[in-house]
Amino acid sequence: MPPAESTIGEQELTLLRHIADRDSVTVAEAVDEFGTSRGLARSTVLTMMERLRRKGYLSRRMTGGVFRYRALSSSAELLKDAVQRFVERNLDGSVSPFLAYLSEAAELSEQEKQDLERIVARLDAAQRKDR
Amino acid sequence: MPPAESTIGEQELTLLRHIADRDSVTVAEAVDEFGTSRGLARSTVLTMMERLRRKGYLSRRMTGGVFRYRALSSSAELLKDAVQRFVERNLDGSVSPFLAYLSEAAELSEQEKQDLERIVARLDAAQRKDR
DNA sequence: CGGTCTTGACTACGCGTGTAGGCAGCCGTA
DNA sequence: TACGGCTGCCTACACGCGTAGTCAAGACCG
Repeated sequence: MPPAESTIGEQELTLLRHIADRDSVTVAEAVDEFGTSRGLARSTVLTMMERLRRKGYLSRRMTGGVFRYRALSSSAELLKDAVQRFVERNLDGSVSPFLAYLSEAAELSEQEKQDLERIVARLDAAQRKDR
Repeated sequence: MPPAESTIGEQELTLLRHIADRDSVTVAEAVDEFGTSRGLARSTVLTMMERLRRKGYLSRRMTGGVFRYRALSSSAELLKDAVQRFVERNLDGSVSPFLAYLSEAAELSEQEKQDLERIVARLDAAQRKDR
């Protein structure tokens, strides 16, 4: 996890993931592709990007008179970290509540079901090896 | 989910769960059992409890000259809701990142592993019935 | 050359949350 | 009865985040 353990808001994370999903963007691009559809002013997007940069989630490079911003982590990694923070902070490190959610409320896609089965299978294997 | 969909902060949730875990508490008890160990002033705990009450998470009843507060949802339910909110707001409803976390970073207890297996088993059963 | 557009920086404001101080009433005890 | 303690309420403040206006400087175009 490259960025230091700063906090990050929901909207910030969404924007950061948007950027992480596309390698590098200018503010103008982010506004067009992210801000406009959400009714955000240009300055809002700019402010968020600057904050993300100060928090260490984004880097930027001047290219042709304009800054291009780049995320330092992948979208998947960001999400995993967000989940981890959530589990540690809100669930005391226990994933039981998440399992409760999975079994009661979540609707899993085919892909997710398969992932889940793979996880369980790997767990079984590890267990057998352990003892 | 009894309480209306108000927001809730981390510390608030922690306190709320503490209360939910013990049926009913007075402010003094909450201070002793929750606030003191965290270095919180009495007024801080009181404020939080009042906010939780206004948000609909707590009720209270005057008993012997003192209010006793009671959570309207169980701790497990609160956590499940928190997970749901988190998934919806941060993960666009997809639990894949959670699965990634599960498989890469989480350490599961025996109980949790069993829960997980049960979920998968139930998923399989449902699938067979579906088609 | 002057106007317009774009870009980046600065400033600002409201709200939620974490945290707390201070005050007023009640109650028991000296 | 006077005082200390407990209780509840009101007020307050800082900080983070979501949101945005504005301004200055450069680029571009007519």
